[in-house]
Amino acid sequence: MAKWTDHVMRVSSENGIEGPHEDGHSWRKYGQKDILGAKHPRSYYRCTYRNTQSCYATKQVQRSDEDPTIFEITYKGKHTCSHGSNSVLPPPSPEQQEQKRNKQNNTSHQQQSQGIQMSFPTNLRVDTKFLEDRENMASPFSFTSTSFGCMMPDDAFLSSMLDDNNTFFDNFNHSLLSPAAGESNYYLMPPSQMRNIAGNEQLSECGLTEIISANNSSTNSPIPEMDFPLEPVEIEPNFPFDTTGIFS
DNA sequence: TGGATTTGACCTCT
DNA sequence: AGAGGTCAAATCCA
Repeated sequence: MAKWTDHVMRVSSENGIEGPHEDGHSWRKYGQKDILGAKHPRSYYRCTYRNTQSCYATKQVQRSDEDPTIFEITYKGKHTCSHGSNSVLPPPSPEQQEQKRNKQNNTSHQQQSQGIQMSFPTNLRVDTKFLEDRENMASPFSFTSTSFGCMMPDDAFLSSMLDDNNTFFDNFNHSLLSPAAGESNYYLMPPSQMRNIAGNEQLSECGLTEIISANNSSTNSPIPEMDFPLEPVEIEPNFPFDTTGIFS
């Protein structure tokens, strides 16, 4: 019996050309709707293996009104298919395909043949102000940006996620362990949700949006559930992010 | 040619 | 009645 979950993520695409998000699953678009008050239509996706493996996970993707490079993705349901994060290279994400279609006539944009390694640095956006602010906060743990950069506000945040039967991390693991290695994805959680999860009003006061920078290169992590250290790791604001040797 | 996407119609809920 | 969600035939594309 699938456990139904409902998680909202905000995924940022730096330049609006490259796909902002690859969550390691195959999605099939089954509908699109203009939403009242929204500038952009909402797209509806279901798991490709809905029929073959009775996987009833769905997600809704909608561009943010404020920032068109931000995709608000609502995941509903839990993948029960075996084509998830540990499968072979999945097809392009629906967001990528959507943008691909939008850019079909644009012959001047950067060459896809540059490959993942080349595109990675240009897509990587690091909010250094966010990092600087974070340095003044007592974070229980954070992550190296080359593997999984994640700054959690406090233990309550972590425990609240675990209280949700690990569904939050389940979804993240699908992303983090995606074999579509090389992409740099940004998971931005809206302050409203941060308040819900962490119960920490300080977050909104800081005007910060949680940024979880996930590098899918962590495919072969030996740790299935927690793909990051639990000890504080300081991240230099001027960290060079030299990734040239990582994906070779 | 088969699978994925598009899109108008239909269904459900408030 | 209107909005959101889903269906399914038409269409697209590799």
